[in-house]
Amino acid sequence: MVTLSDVARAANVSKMTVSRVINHPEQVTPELRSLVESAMATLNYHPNSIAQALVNNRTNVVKFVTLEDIDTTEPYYMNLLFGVAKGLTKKQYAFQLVTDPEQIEAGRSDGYIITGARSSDYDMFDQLDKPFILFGENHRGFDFVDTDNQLGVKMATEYALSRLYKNIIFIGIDLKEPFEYSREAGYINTLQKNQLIPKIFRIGNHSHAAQDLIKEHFKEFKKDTCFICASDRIALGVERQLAEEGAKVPDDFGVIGFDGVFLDQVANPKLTTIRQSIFEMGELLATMLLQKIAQSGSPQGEVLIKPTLIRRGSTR
Amino acid sequence: MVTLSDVARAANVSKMTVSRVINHPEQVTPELRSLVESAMATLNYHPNSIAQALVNNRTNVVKFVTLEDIDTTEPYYMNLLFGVAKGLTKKQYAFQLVTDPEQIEAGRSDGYIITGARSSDYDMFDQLDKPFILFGENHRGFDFVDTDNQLGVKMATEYALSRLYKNIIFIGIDLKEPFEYSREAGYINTLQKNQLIPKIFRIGNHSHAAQDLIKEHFKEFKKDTCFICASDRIALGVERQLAEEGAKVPDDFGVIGFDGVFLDQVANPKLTTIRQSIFEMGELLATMLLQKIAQSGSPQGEVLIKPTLIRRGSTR
DNA sequence: TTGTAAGCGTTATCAA
DNA sequence: TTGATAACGCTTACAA
Repeated sequence: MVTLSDVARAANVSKMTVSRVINHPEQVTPELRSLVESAMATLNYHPNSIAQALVNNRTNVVKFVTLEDIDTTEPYYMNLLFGVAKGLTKKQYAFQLVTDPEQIEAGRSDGYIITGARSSDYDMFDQLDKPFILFGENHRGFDFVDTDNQLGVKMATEYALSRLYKNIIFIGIDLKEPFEYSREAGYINTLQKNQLIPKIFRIGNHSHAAQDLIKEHFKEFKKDTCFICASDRIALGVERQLAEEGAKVPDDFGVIGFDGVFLDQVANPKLTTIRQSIFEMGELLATMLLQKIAQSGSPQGEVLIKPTLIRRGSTR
Repeated sequence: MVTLSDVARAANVSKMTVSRVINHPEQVTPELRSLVESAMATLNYHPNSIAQALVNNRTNVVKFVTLEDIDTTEPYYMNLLFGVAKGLTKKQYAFQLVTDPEQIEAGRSDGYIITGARSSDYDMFDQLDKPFILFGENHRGFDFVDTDNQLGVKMATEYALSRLYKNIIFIGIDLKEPFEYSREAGYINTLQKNQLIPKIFRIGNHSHAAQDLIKEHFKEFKKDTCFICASDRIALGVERQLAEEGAKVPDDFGVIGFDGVFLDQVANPKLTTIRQSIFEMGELLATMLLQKIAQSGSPQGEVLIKPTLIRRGSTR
């Protein structure tokens, strides 16, 4: 293993000069700096992050906390995780996965990335003594990253109108959470702007719940209706039950999902959906958290990422 | 932060005695040991794993390497990852995710858990200088954990026979890899034992490839046929195209999948499938790797985990 | 601007 | 069996 001392010896300087070239290059004269830099290059030196961690009282580990049940966990979390991992690896950070809220503060870490948080979890967050960033919008002032939910549903709704569907129905998730309110707002605002009356159903985020809903209300739905769904999972159920009822998708009925990571491709026909940039959000979460750690906890703000409309066979 | 010295002071012994109580308790007299232990308890002492890592020249990090494309990555990897995480966290280990084979040795780690390996990757593994365990069987002597693929398909085939399907067809994945050979062997052996002639199709692991296959050959399939599929993804496509053809599932045609983590529930009707204990295998992978690291690389062997038959609506 | 010395929390070595 | 000391690789504080 090549150490600081090896580089120092090769460059004929002290360890501190090498350390400074790494951490505070501006404090070193250009000549020495380039001398040290070439020594580092020829020796292929990489700082030992464990030694750095020890002296800086860091662990180089952050926890990825999933407060949702794994079983209900959307497959798209995989992408989020890979994004987070990419952002962390850049700074030689590793992570641990936590599913039990009790275990958040167990063991060692420098901070937390928290997903699946509900309003009821907020009080617990106030108790945390290490920096954290939430994945998912909130109105309590916690730093977060999320898709621009309102914009996403607005895009979906406008697209449905542009495809000349006459009736636009929103099928949301029956949770009193900010992301759901934002999605509904995107729908409601767009309908009102077009002098249409909003019609919202709210169900659990399961395809079978969506099937049940369509089954129960199918007679009420006229041709030229488009269903804007709060998740691909719901859209999948809607599409399936419409087929079951013998309804023509996309000609008579349109279906638009939300997420666009995995389930949209499983559906038949494939779903028109609002794709979230999950991987990129993961990377951003990591970057923000590491920055927050480096700045000893200073606020990083709230970031909304613009989603993308993917046009597929479930709309005409 | 409570340190070794704090405990030593509280217990009126030297730091080394405390260290020994942690690492080599048999070298300490019972009296001193209990003295130290109660001091650790009252102070709520936890060893600083970073300091341990530094002095032991360890990183407390392992890499989780995914050689498959993320896009084709099955959602069940999420479960594997949570299992791995659980196994690692027990020993205060964290992990990094690696998708680029070039990056396996970049940065710091104590070892690797490798998934999605193909035979063509084996030569690269010979070059690795740190311990690793594969997720997936291989015949090159590398330590691995996998489902007992042969047994799984045997269970599926026997179940199909017991449900009185007359024709049993296997739809495999067109890869020349050990797991596929094992699955086919489970099928072939069971058919031969029952004096039946095996019939195998091999396709890419995609639902649409399965749909194409069924569409093309549907006329050849008689009633009372059960399709044993090498993955739920394939089974999903088979089921979907059978529906498209107007065939009755499960009465006239049976479909059995393999994996049993997520897609089996998305299917309609839900799939009878061979469920792999993915989470448990992840935990085992971690345990084995940490043991291998502790034993400076000694072989851990090959472990086959018994899968479970889940009976659902896609068989009668 | 550069170097020296001390220390982060732990464990191995060797002496008592 | 127990303890003093040095060492792991790095950075901060201070001195030159």
